[in-house]
Amino acid sequence: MNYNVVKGTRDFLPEQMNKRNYIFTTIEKVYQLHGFSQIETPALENLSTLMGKYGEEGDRLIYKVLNSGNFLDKVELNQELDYKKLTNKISEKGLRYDLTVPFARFIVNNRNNITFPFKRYQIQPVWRADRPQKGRYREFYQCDADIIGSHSLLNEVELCEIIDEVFSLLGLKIELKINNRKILAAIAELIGKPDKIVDITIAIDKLDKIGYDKVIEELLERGLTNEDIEKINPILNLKGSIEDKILALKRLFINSEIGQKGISELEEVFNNVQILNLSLDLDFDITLARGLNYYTGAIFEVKCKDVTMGSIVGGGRYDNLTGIFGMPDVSGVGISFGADRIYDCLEELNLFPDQISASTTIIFVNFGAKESKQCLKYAKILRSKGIKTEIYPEEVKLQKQMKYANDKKIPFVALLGEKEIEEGVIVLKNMISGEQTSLTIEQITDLLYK
RNA sequence: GUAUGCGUAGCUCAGUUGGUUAGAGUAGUGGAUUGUGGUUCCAUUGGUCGUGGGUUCGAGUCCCAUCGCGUACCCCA
Repeated sequence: MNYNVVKGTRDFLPEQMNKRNYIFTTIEKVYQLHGFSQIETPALENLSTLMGKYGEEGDRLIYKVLNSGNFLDKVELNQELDYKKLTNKISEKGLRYDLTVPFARFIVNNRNNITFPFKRYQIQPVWRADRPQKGRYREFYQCDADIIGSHSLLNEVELCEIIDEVFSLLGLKIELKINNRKILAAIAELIGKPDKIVDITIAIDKLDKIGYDKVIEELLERGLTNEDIEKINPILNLKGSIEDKILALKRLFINSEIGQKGISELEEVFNNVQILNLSLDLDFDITLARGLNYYTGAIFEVKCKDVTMGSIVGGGRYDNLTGIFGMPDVSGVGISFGADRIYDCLEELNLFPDQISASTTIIFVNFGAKESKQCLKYAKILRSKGIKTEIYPEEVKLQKQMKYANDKKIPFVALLGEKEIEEGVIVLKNMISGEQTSLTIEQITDLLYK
């Protein structure tokens, strides 16, 4: 009989947890360094909070939780069977799909307890009812940082800096792509079809994936005319340096207020980021769209340069996210590190440092009841100095106890038998060199205490 | 939702045009070694070949169905 974990979810072994925690603490350290405070929100949210925030596809991917008790109470059978209507009646809660929307809800609910601009970070799992594949899970961790209640573009710059610091610490070579939703809006405006912005962005987002011709095809399918495509053609063929692209767009959007705004925002971010002299590769990517409906300004995406993998960071500015919860005109900008994808990148490139195990430093061999009593005393002394210490619980063959220490990569084994107790010493075995020396507890404490 | 590949021991896999009792490595257990792991040697546990049906004298192998897993598309961290 097989009791598998749910598809797209995973168990984590101790060694994997050490590696995961290495990623989490690295990100957390950088967030704290920039003055972000941690919050948490519940795994479950009301569906009224979640639904309609991520587009039609997003709604489909939200895990809905069945009402408890007799969930059929409100259902009149023999009525028309529409699964969406039925869902509304039998489910009113769901697992969170990301951390941004619950955060917006959090802001609105807690506005009186928050000082703005509010810099928060949040590291928690999210769930998506998606088909798993490489780098895609149904349960995965997002590591979000947002600055809310500030329009300043310095915030965008700070987020770029954070991205650079995190990946420098992790040793990953990355490319940071930036775009601005206002520029995308200006494109839709250019052809006089502002309502087509989503269709256009979805299509041109695929430019590097399916190629120019297929994008044109898709644009036509999505209701654009050949005339429209001619107008936006210069955008699809945008090439050269960041400065070249900006210059070209400035000309194109000469009569577009929103286009001009988008470009000036972009320029300001780029100029300030350049002052920081970051080690990441920065690119202005007009095709970068992001599916999320709520971005209004900057859009960020990070890709690992050495691994084929979806984006490992996503983010952007949203001017009115809290508006849907009844608190308008609060602008925020944020990013989200995908910890699980970063894990897969580091693993594939063998970039995890060797010394990240959180394992025991020293273990006392168990020679029996009498000897164990002395071990208890010594272990307490070591632990009081912060040295990770354990005592093997069973009086079994020494061979087995040594194997335990070896398997758990414990660097020191303390042997405390009848003879040693008489002499008041401990035999300390270095498991890496194999050397053994007789030492007092004070000498061992000094040796292992850093 | 669409397309496609794979299911043999706890894990990684071999298994010939269908042919007797399905193998190896590794992990586990016991021993060589009752105070010494990682290296070595010996022994040993462990399988309804994912499940159900069919073809056949005979199926791990061929066919059908079903379940599970992976990959790609859509979308996304």
